[in-house]
Order: sequence, then structure tokens, then C-alpha cells
Amino acid sequence: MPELPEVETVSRGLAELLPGRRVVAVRSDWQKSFPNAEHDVSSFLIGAKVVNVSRRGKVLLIDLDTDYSLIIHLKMTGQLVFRGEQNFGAGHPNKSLVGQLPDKSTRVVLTFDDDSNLFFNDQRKFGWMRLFPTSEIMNLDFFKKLGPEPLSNDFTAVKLQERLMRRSGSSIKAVLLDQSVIAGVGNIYADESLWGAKIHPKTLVRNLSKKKVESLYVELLAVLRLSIAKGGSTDRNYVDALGKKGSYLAFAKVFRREGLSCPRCGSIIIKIRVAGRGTHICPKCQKEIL
DNA sequence: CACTTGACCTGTCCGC
DNA sequence: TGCGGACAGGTCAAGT
Repeated sequence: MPELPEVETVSRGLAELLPGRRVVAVRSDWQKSFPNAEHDVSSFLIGAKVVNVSRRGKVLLIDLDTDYSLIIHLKMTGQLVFRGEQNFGAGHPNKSLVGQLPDKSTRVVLTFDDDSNLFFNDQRKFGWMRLFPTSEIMNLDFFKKLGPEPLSNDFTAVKLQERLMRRSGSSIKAVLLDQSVIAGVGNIYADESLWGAKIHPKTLVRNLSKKKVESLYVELLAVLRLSIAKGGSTDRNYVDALGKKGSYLAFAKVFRREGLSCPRCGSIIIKIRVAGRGTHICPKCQKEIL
């Protein structure tokens, strides 16, 4: 679930909450959620103070004063929810998706020196949290392969074109989802930006005109920015650092709107399968190009 | 190579 | 109501 805007929202939330807090206890009840917990926890995590929280692609980075960092991937159903002395969740029935914590999806709990907790919940257990020396992180294969940040200042339409052409024989949707081409785009924002640019998701990259790529660039940045402004998309699991839902889906044009009418032309939105993923399009606005 | 499929998991929804 | 199967926003490895 969490794509760039969701992870950015969590990152901004945690950046307000975590720095200055010191880890006093760690609990992990699902080994794959924190594979190196066993080994590194006592020596490198307990006693460490959080100094910074950031994001790269769909991954969160929590830097500690020990020169180690936690890197966290939420995959499909991960949540990182902070709870201080009083619960934030119970008092916000409309905004909060999570109640009392820990709950049955809680995989890892970090406890801080003021008794506050960071809960890593993950229903499907695909997500993970790992501890590495901060200086080594950007040398990890995972980060070395990652494409540029679409919202960074030097990401231009020309750069998008250049990156897309690395896979010119593939469908544009498959390429947008490829994290080594551009970091952070997932199924929701791929569908939304392709609708915005009136591009059929099966269109091969090599068949996209320069004008279409420019349009895609504008639309992609716009949907990512709008979603960040709305706190991301909550379909079912995603919540921010306080356990609250994001509202972008209320603004989505095609995603999860099959059977409803296209806001641009009124045609009925359909759901198809592209690159093995559920894909939402307006069949009239997004004509297939071979 | 480049693309597709299966696997990792749990929960929900839909049809019989 | 119960049960089986398909499907869910991500990513890798393995297969074609």
C-alpha cells in the first residue's frame, strides 16, 4: 500500500515525534519483520537516540546517534504508529484506523525512555526493518539500484524521458512501477498519472511521444504532491504516524473507481490487468497504442 | 536479455 | 452460514 506519498507522510510525522527519544527496549515477535534484531539489538539499538527521520523511495530511514540507522519498508500493509503517554487512537473514531496497540498485526515494538512506543504493524508480514551502519546504507544494493526521486529539484521531464528509455520495449505502467527507473511510484499513482496524461498503460515506452512524456511528468508530480497534501491514500491498511487515515482516494480519478464515470469524459471506468497488476483506466480517454 | 509468474502472508469479499 | 477461490497497494527469485 504505502507508496511515496504515504511513506513521506509517515516520515514527516515521525520526524516530529522521534528525534531526541532514546530506545530502551525492543520486541519483535516475527523474525522476518526484523531479521537482524536478534544479533544487533543489544549492542547497537538499546540506548541509541533517534537523531533524524527521512525517506528514500518507499523506504523510511531512522538515524541514530550510534551511527547506525534503521531502514524500514512497509510493503503492502505495514504501519508505523507512535503512541505517547496517552493513546491518540481511541479518541479519534473518524480519523483513526487503529485502536489499542499492540494488536494482532504488531510485529515489532520499540520502547523509548519516556515510555512512549513505536509500533510496527504488518498484517501480511511482507514488510521489514533492519539495522545498518549509517555510512553503509547508500551502498546497499537496494539503494544503489534505486532510481531518482521524482519530487527532487533536478528531476525534469527530460530526465524522466531518459530514465523511461532504459526499458523502451516495456509497457509504460510496468516501467513506472520499476523502482530502478523512478523511486516511489506504485500502483495508485501510476494509474492516476497515466489517466491524467491520457496514456494507455499498455503503451510501449518507445511509442510515447515527447509530448506525452512531458504530460506524464506534469501529471505524475501533480498527483504525488496532491496526495502528500492529503496525507496519502488509505484503501484499507495505511495510516500515518499517529494512526490516522489519508484522504487522497477521495480525489482519485480512476483508482478503485471501476464502474463509475470518468470525471473528464463521463465514460465508465474499467479495471484491466497490466504488468500483472490491477489497472484502472478510462477506455475513451486512454486509447491503446501499440 | 526482457518479460511473466510464483512466492512471501493474512484478511476480505464474492459466488455457489 | 460455510467454503473455496480470487484478489489486495510491493518486491524478489525463478521460469519462459
